[in-house]
Amino acid sequence: MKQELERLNDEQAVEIFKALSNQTRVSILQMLKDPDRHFSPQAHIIADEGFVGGVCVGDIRSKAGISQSTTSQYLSILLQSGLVEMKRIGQWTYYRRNEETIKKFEKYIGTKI
Amino acid sequence: MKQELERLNDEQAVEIFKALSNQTRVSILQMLKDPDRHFSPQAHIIADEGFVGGVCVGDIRSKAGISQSTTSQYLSILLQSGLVEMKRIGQWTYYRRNEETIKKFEKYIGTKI
DNA sequence: GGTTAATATATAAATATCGCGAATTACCGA
DNA sequence: TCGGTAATTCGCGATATTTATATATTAACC
Repeated sequence: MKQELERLNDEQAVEIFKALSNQTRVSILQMLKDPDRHFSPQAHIIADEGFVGGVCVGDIRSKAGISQSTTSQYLSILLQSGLVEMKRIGQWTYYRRNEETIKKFEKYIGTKI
Repeated sequence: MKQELERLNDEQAVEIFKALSNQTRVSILQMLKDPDRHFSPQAHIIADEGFVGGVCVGDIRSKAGISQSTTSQYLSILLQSGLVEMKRIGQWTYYRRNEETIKKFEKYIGTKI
């Protein structure tokens, strides 16, 4: 979901709550906070200045300990909520946190909840 | 869920995310933020100094526009997550926000997410 | 005690989520 | 174009959530 407005509305917030209402998805988001510590270095992504901090699906899968299909589905839920963004580079799809949305979410919690 | 520790753990946070992954429950929590504006004055609760800000189930039900049993269940989900607290006074059950938990939740979002 | 009002709980049916394996698609290199 | 690897989509059974109706509980009142 594109986040173009200044603030999250209730509907977007509920979608984020749903995305985070699963321990594995929360863990994925947490691991993506510090990719260098949680994942092995990604030569390709380091070379590509356009998507620093991105981690490919396979690496997330092995760290999260879930199947490939579940990983893909969970990442698409996180993407849909706006908490992460993705970029396909060659045959890999890289995901990283969308700090802008996360910041808006923080603000929502602080003001609307 | 009793909140006795300083910080929320991941499990407690996920339970809160689940509680908030429903628009109606979010609305209830928001309405409880300013009872005076959203609900008619409660003579009984004003008299009882022990539970300022509490709103009875029936009032929440009519404002939320959901059935009595759904209201009861939603409130119990919110209670279980620690986001609200309740007190029975006479034949009424009053619910109000648990600001302590909400503050811990905010802190969790800011540091762990 | 009997009645009534306010909540809670039990039950049930529809819908959604979980998490997997299999099939499919996307991309790359030879 | 073929084969291999990465990722997504599909289909499934199991589990959980949603929300209502019906019933039970609790407290107040006569």
